[in-house]
Amino acid sequence: MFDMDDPHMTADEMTIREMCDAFAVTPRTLRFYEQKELLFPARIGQKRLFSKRDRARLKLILRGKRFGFSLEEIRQLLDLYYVGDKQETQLSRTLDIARDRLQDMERQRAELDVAIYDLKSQMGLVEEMLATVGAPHRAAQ
Amino acid sequence: MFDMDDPHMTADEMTIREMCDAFAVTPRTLRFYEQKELLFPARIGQKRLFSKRDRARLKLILRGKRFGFSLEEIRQLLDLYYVGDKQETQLSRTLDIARDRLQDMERQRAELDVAIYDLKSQMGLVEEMLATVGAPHRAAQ
DNA sequence: CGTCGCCTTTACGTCAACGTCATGCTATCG
DNA sequence: CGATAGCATGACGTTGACGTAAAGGCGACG
Repeated sequence: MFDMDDPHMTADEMTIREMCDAFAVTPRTLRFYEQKELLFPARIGQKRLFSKRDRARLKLILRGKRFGFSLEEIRQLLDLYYVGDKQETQLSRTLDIARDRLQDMERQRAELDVAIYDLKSQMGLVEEMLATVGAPHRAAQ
Repeated sequence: MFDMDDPHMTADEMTIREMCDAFAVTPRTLRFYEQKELLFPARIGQKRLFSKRDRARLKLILRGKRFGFSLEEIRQLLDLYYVGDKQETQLSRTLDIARDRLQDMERQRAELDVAIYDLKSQMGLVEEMLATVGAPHRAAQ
């Protein structure tokens, strides 16, 4: 049970390929994120092993990207999620950054509501146009 | 009244500089958007004149950008907002694209809610840490 | 032992979205 | 009339986020 004879599965570590499959990214991307100090996979020999913590970070990275944050902004934010043994000053600086990002996101949220509303009503208009233009084609029905 | 002797102000048209000031973009950006067929300023001689329609489009462009859409995606969407004399088939294709974007935006909003919630609660934890760590410094208070 | 297959590093390539620079027209001011 | 200001075009540069190709290490398998 638990397949503990699987050589690269310490029940927590994943190879680069498993990560790629799990998150739909390329190896290049993961190596790139490591180089940019967004991920810190361990090494067994020369091969990378990604821990649960790396997976949590990657999830946040991909989420951040979808909101249009740069990798650098994301890197700063990530420190908030894995605090470790930071200094107090460093910690509160991180918190400031987080507050900024939060504001970004809340502004984005508000604007998104407007945009969705606008788009919907504009689509309504076009649908109407299509209906009244298309109706004659279908004759009397 | 209405200052109609202002040479470049037909009560509706704006010069490139006025546009830049109004929307906080550079001339280069506006020329670039024109080249990419996102804007269609008229010409008086060789100078560009931006109409109210251009301004509406630019507003949508900038909004779209803030949601992480590419200029090409935005260009497709813009067709929805200024329908003109499109063919029926072309119109309904545009509508399909709009439906896709709408789904994008609604998924994005849902995810944004989660992200905001996560970030807030994480910030709460860190704030707590700072409080309990910082308290001893301020002695008994 | 050879050769897959998967991983590694190094280095150069690419694409979007502009920035920047050179050069030139044109119009208005003194 | 010369100079200055504002806009134009064209071409090359830049930055972020990877893609891609070259060359090699290493364990498994026949």
